[in-house]
This record gives sequence, structure tokens and C-alpha cells, in this order.
Amino acid sequence: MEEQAQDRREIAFLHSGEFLQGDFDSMDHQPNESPVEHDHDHKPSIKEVDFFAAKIQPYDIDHVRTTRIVGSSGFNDRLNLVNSRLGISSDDGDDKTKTQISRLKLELQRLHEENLKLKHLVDEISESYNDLQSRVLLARSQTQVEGPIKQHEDIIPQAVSQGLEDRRPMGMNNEVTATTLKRRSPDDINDRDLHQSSPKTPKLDQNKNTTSHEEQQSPHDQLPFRKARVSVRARSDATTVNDGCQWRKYGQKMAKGNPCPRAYYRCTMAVGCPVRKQVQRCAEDTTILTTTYEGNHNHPLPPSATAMAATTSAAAAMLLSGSTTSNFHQTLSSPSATSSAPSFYHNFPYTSTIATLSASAPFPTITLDLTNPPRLLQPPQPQPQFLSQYGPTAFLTNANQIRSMNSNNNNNQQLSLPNMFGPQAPQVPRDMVDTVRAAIAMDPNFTAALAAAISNIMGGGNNNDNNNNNNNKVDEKSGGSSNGDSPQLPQSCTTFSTN
DNA sequence: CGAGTTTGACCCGCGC
DNA sequence: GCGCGGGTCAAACTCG
Ligand SMILES: [Zn+2]
Repeated sequence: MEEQAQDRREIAFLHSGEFLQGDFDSMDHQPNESPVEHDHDHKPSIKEVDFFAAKIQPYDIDHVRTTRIVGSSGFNDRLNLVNSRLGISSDDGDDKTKTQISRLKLELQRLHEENLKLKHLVDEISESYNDLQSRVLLARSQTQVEGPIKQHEDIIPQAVSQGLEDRRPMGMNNEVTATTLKRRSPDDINDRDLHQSSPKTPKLDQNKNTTSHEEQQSPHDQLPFRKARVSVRARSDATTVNDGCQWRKYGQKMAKGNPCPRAYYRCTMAVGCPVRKQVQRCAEDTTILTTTYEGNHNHPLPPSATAMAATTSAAAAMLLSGSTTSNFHQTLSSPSATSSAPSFYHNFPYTSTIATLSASAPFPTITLDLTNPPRLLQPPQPQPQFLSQYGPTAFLTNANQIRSMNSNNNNNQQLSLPNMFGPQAPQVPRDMVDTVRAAIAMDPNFTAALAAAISNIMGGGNNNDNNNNNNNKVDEKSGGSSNGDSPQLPQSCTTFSTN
């Protein structure tokens, strides 16, 4: 009930056109107003606070709640801080000033501590999220496939990667596949070394050695399992998008049909991290940068990177969770609304119009399109063209569009988004709107923020408001961090396309 | 000098 | 079998 009301309110807000400005103002200049303006109890509080923001992701509710509490306290403190500071400067003597200063220091310290706590929390949340996600994935695929259920148990965080990553025929990718796939084999331990040691032989070995269950099952009656990819389209002048990770370029190629070269990067935050990304400018519009992520990080991420990471894994999960089911065939055969391609998420309410799987494409790919022209307040207008590169697809509109769409279709709330993690999760990630709103306001890493929000949705929908706030944070502070480039992302139509 | 980038060569899958 | 294209490797190079 209450939620619905709130949602409506937010939608209204979006449409009102204050969407952008509201937050700009409140965030930059009048922190204390934001709470008043938007929400009574949640998100606004955290927006200012932390720093680890991005880290908070869709996890389980308990964590979320905790986080929120902590966060808001921090925020309030901050408010006091600001207010008092203002008071000081205006009219008082040294003594007062000094007391104030010392008070401020104390507060600062406290804030610092809280930040640390938050950080901790975030880590925990992150873990539990991963764990949860993997379990859900496994459970899901197992219920449908009737696969071995035990795995479920021993597979921990990494299971995520497992679940998300490929089961495609070997040889197509190397280490990535190797690392992620091999877990079951005894060689597992060597995985890390694979990367460094002999790049080419391992490939071959894999081809032979990989006798893993998954692999063997699939060949015939199942579609080849592939590694999911998540690509993000955003406007950026920089050569790459600042997603908070450290990347090392390992190759560049001219792609067919595009004058702009495609650059290949791999994550260097951890030695054996399988994550890679491809960066390429759009042929038609060179201001648009398409970044395609593949794989999951096998190491802790800095706050600024978690958003994107969460997105990619969630999105990938979304793809693969569907593709890994045995039902998939049936799905394939059933004609689907949007395209010639099979409906991917047949079992999701709106999915037929959201995503489809193109059998022709080498990888299932989700595309987040953040390039749409300003003013997302207008009615949704999916733009199929840009997906051409990835083949026939359907779309997932962005947060706002999703919202408005939903509101059109069934009076509001409830993101209809892939309920992939189960029938439950009826809750609306309303925070998503906040995330987007705030992210846009703060920009630099809007991509990441939005992505995180989306991952919220995809991750099961029930979460917290923290995400948003956090994301903002990240944007703010980490924006200038390591990588240094920040896309200019107006707002967006978030589009998902699956190949 | 180490870390990151550049770039040509190479591998592999796929379609013809 | 051949050619093409995507993806990766690794020596050479650049930069701080
Ligand atoms: Zn990584």
C-alpha cells in the first residue's frame, strides 16, 4: 500500500521534470532539503554519507535494513555538521568557534567510524548477495533441469561466476572460460596459473580435458551454453568508461563494419581475475561508447566498481538463468512477441517484450543503453536500431521507462522486470528511481549507478534504498578515481538486448 | 625499471 | 579446405 503510494509519487516526480534538478540542488547545496523533498524515511539519508556507496547492492533485506539505519544516522550527522558550520561562520566569537570546531572534529571522527562500519557492512552484504545469487541460480536451474543438487552446497561465491559464466563450447575463450568452468575438475587449483603460464596450451587442454558435466550434457540436446555479456552504451569522450575497476589493455582490433577499433581489456585488480571488457565506439555516433563486460570478478571490488560488477553479474545471470534451463528449448520453439528471436524470459510477466534470445549471436548479451537523449520523462520510445549490432532483440527500457510503462500497464509500481529470482520479489525497487535520479544528478558514473539499480531489479527486486544513495556517493567521490574517465551520460533508455 | 600500451601474429570457430 | 572475422598473445615500445 504504502509502497504503491510512494511509487506513484516517484513516477509523478519523474514526469514532473524535477527529476534532474531536484537532486542537483539538494545534493550540491542543500543537503538538508533532500530528505524533505523526496522521502520521509529512506534514501535521502545516505546520499551524502558514504563513499562506499556503490557497494551496497541488492542483497538481503536484513542487511539492507541495517545499512540503511547506519546510513541515515550518518547523514543526519552530516546535516548537523553543515548547519552548525553555517551558524558559526556567521556571527560568533573565537571560543564558540573553537568549540564548534572541536565538535565538528568529533563528528567527523564519528562519521569516519561509521563509514568504516558501513564499509564493513557493504562487504558483508556483497558476500551474501553473491552467495544468495548463486544459490538462487543454482536452485533455479536445478529445479528445472533436475541437475545434481549437491553442487549447490559446495558452490560458494564463485558459483556466481559459474552460473553466470559460460558453458559454451570450449575454445572460444580462454582463460576466462577456463577459470570459471574448471572449478569442478581437480585442476581447479591451477586455474590461476593458467593465465600466466601457458596461455595457449591451456586452451587446448581445456578442449580435451573439459569433460565437465555441464559441458557434456549440453552438446546435443541443449543449446550451447555461452558466456553472458553485458554491454553498456554510454556517451563518453573518454576512451573507456570509468567503472571503478582497473583494466589492462591486451589487444585492439578493427572490427568489421566499424571504422573504430575495438579495444580489449582485462581486469587487473586481481591476478587471475577473469573479467574482460571490450570497448568500442559506435560507428554511427562516435560519441557513444559501447563497453561489453564478460565474466565476474573473483576478488573484492572497490566501492566504485561494485555497481558495474553487480550489474554485469546480475544481467548475465538473468540471461543465463533462462538459458540454462531445459525448458529453454520449448521456449525457443514458442513464438514470441517481439521478434523472430525466441522469447527468452517466457516465464516472466513482461519478458516477451523485454528480452529475447537470438540464437545466432555468439553470446547472450544484455545491452544497457544509456545514450538516449535527455528527458526521460517522456513516454517510452524504444529504439531498436542501436541494437543492430547484436542482432534481433527486444528491449528492456530503462528504469524510468520501466516505471512509466508499468504505471501505464498496471497502474504503477512493480517493476515487471525479470523476476528471475523467483516468483516472490514482488516488491518494487523504487529505489531504482532514486538511484537513477540521483545518479543523473551527480553524474560521472551514472552508468554504474544505473547499472546497479538495474541489477537491483534483476536481482530480485527487494531492496533497500541504500543502493541508490550509495551509488551516488560513488559517483561523487570515486568519479575522479583511478580510471579517470567519466562518461557524460545524460539519461537514458536502458535497453537490454539479448542475442 | 616496472607497468601499461601498441601492434602484428596467431589461434580458433564458422560459413561457404 | 579455405578464407574471414573475433579474440588473444607477446614482443616491442612508451611512460612515469
Ligand atoms: Zn576483476
